[in-house]
Amino acid sequence: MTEYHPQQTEAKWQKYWQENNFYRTDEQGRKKYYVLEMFPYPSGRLHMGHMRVYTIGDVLARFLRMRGYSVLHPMGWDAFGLPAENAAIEHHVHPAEWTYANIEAMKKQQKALGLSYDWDREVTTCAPDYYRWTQWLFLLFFKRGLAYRKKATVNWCPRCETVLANEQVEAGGCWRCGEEVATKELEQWFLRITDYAERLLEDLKLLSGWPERVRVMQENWIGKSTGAQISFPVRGSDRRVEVFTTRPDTLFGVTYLVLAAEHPLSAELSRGTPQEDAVRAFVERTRKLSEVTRVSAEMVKEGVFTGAFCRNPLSGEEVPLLVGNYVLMGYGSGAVMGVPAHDQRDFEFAKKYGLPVRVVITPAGRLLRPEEMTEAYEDEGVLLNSERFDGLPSTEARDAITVRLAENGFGGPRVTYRLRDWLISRQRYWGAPIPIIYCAACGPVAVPEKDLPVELPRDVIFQPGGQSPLSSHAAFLQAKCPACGGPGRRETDTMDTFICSSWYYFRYADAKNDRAPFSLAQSDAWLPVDQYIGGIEHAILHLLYSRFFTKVLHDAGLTGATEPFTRLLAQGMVNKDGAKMSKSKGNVVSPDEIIARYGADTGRLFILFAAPPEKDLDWSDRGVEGCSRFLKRVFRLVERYADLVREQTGEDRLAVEPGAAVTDLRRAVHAALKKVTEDIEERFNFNTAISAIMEAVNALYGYSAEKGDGVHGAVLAECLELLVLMLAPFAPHLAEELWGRLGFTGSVHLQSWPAVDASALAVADVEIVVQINGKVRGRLTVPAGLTQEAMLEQAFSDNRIALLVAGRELLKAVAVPDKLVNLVVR
RNA sequence: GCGAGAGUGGUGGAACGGCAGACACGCUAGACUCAGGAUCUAGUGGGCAUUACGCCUGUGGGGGUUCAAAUCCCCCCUCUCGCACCA
Repeated sequence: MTEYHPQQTEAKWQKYWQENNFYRTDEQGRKKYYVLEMFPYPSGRLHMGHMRVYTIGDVLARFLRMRGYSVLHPMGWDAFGLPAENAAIEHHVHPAEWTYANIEAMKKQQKALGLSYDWDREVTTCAPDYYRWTQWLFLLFFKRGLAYRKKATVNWCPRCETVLANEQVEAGGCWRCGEEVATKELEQWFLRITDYAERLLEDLKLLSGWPERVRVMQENWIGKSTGAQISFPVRGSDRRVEVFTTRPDTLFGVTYLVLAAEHPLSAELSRGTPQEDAVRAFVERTRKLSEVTRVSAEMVKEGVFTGAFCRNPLSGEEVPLLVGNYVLMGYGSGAVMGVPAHDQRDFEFAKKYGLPVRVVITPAGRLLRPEEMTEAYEDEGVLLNSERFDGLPSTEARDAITVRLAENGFGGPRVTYRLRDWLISRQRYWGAPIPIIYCAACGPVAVPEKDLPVELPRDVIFQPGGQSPLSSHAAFLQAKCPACGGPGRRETDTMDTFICSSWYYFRYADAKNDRAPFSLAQSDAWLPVDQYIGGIEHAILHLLYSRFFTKVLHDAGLTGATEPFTRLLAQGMVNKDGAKMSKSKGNVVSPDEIIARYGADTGRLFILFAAPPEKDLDWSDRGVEGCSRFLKRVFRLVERYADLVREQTGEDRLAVEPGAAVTDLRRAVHAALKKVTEDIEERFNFNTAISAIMEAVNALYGYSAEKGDGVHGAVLAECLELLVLMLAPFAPHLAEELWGRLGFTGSVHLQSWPAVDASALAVADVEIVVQINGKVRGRLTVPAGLTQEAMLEQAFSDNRIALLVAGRELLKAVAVPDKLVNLVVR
């Protein structure tokens, strides 16, 4: 008997699929389905995480094609980014060369996995015909007032002379040279994502197809809080300190105010007071610390008096104004009111500096005494010490006090978000250039559409030190102002790569369009993505940015979609021995190894079988062996009967005169088909779908071992056909091979998903369980569909049951049709 | 601290409130073999039995609802992930 050799077979079918352009998107106007896996950064090698996400997507895509959908299933490359520049510096290879070589290598690996992508729609974000449209979209944002420049405090490495992202600051030092990171004010480009904060939050409710935890993470990230803005006039000045609070009901409990170190009033108001030097020293010390340090848990709360006092706008009381290291300039208005009695942080701060504690909210039936309090009382209660508001429940007082403030011109309701505008400038070469020209007369001017793309010059020099090579490239820098024709200077910063990945799923719908990023017709034909699949690590950044882009594109009339991804599957990690795979732990298993040793089908099967897709998966070499064995077992089974099956004709099948074994076999295989269909379609439970196929195979082996029933060719033909069809999405190469061996012409992947024969599932007899007081005391085989009365009758007429029930009082009898009988006796 | 999720055999994992442990790994035995780490068949939660198609027990712990709970409710423990001075 022939043995299955996956390597030759897989290569053969991959070649066949490619030569026949098999997986080109079918646009026959059938019901569409867009299945998408997050595109990779071309690092050069696929890892198991990639293999997992692509396998999941591929099973879905193949299944849905067989279900009759027009499926869009594309792949591309998130190809801009820092590693390419590091490679340039370290190995003197141009980022483009490095990137494209990596893409070729990874594409080869993807093809070796048998993934059914439409390669005609491949997109590469670093290709000029892609980033041309990234730039075009930037200008769309710019024209709509959603891209702007402002000074921002950024992490700065003095030795490398470059900006660092927050993630690139390790323990306060530069990740590359270890130098202590400072902060610096720089003019940078931002996208006004905060304009969309409310819609991004609100529309999370529409995303019922997303995992709850991802929605919650985004909700926290947007961080909406509702409260009031309150103005505190400064004594002896016309200045006011603006404060944001979620608890305006505690206004009469304010005993001090605190400004952020960066707050412009901190220097201004201390000037000329005895506190001036102390404040300056404190501010300098605080501002030297990076944001990372300042937000860390070990940060000790400190503050210093400014010498100024502010007046409570309702009580008229004057309270001291301090500067504190724990107040963030970037949130609210950079100043807070201190209510020690009703805020734990304020309580601790007040105790430390001997500031007074005044109770203004009292819990029902209890009196708080400031001198006895060991912690703040933050819950609801009734107001006191609050003049005309005394006696109001705190929840009502929030509105009442806010209204009063608004009437007096000292504030009003306000909503703030934790979300900040998106800083997109990067002082790097390998990204999409920001298409802006600076003109002394006109300011920042958009590069005209006809001049796009602003191409990255190839002839650049990379040096260690981090300075973007663009800023010293004379030909690139030089530009004429598009507005006035005068001399201009080109922007040398490039865009954050997250911009490139915020719209790529639109481009797939119309990948070759050279007049627009995509047409409305094509994007509306395919978008939104029906099923998006990727790692949880993108739960916030990529997914939030993409949602933002989609809403802006929608507002600009470029798409009908308001959300990009209808359903999201956050797949789990691939671990080994309970730990993340990593070189340092030496527990890495590469897809290449698995393909070389067992074939892609085995790897795919294992990765799907070992755990449900959203859970972490522990790699097991023995488990892989098991899957390999299973596929070989299927091969042997089909080989054994292939001749027999090929002889069958349609008429033979009609002539079936089924015996018990035949009925049982058909039932087993159709039951498996039913389960596989439901498991893929409704729940993505590929692990149980595969186990159902295994059961069908076991049933087929059992049938062949059946003595005396004969081997029924027509039934075997039907069952083996179904088996191969069921296997097709999971093990595409083996299924294709077996399909041919069974004598079918054409590809298994062009077949329709088979229908379950309901009559095959019918059973004549069922085994029911008889319980006494909830414990199983017997089993009976009875005709299916028996009435409850008849079931009970059967149960009582059983000798053993009768014996056990004899002489006891029957309290209750429950019968669940075709399942069980429970007799409650005493 | 807040939020989300999870705790089931030696292992990965199954179970619309209705026979816990499907399927697979591992292990044991048998068959086939010169031999097998190949293949096929059977067994396999734990304990007590083995005259039995037998009894007891069992889904992190403790309560509850129910004829019936891994599943629903309450309390507690442990683990994983996210957020964490956000005023």
